[in-house]
Amino acid sequence: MAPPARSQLSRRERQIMDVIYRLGRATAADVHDALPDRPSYSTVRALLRVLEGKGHLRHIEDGPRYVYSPTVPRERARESALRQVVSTFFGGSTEAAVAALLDLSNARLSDSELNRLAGLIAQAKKEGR
Amino acid sequence: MAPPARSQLSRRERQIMDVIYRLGRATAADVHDALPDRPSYSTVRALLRVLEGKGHLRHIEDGPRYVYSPTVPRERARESALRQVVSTFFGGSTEAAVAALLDLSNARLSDSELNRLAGLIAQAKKEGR
DNA sequence: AGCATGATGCTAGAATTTTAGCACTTCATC
DNA sequence: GATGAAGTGCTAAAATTCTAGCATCATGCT
Repeated sequence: MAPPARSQLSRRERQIMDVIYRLGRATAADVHDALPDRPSYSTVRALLRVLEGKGHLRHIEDGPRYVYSPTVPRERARESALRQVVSTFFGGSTEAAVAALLDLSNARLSDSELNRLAGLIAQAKKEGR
Repeated sequence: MAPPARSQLSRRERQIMDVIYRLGRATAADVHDALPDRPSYSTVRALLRVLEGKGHLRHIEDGPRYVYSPTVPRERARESALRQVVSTFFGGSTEAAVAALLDLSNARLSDSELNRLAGLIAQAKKEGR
């Protein structure tokens, strides 16, 4: 039951997966609150069930309610999200993507963040061989 | 006629926009070739027309055929794509996103790329305030 | 000029997605 | 243990998305 690619998700399904990745895990009510153009609560529950059926989500029971979390761990999902953006918008150039990130208007990185990144780059250079 | 947010796009619409952003601009045939689960050529054309109607695409005529391009320029689209990924998968931390990019398994950056990035970071630090 | 090729526009129908309502269950509280 | 609040499952129907076919128009070649 491998979940189909993200690109196969329908509009609402995608929105819901985004919410859940953002929150880590979420109840139907959480998702309902966070969704744009709020559909009915009942609708959200139905979609959660669909997503679980398709293998994108799993749930555990917390007392009476279900807490949903992604079957594909955040780390793997974000890796493919990045790849997707790099390939679609940056012609596959990771460098260009990093440059654009550093440029994001509201992204003002602190000095210590910049230092850490500089460290990472130095390390990559060393390992690079 | 501002195009609705990307998150509002339907599955096929999104796939098509991705193709067009990847290629820069594209004819119906280009899109058809690049699309997963290739629908019929006729379908692709219909969707292109829909996307144009919704304000996501425009076209110019090249002899007999239409060449479509996005109304939102690549640079602006990629900015919001990045923001979206950073917010959904990295809790809003640009630093974390950059780190993940550098880590992408197949992303092997060359020394000169790394040097340029180091330069950008140094510059950001200087401009910092 | 005539014709084959390859493009587009339109439209109707199939398929999928999205939605809400209703019935049932569980939990906590009185 | 009865009751209300808050969950869930299911199902049918509305809405949207997706698809293909057919008619038409332009282009280039013979």
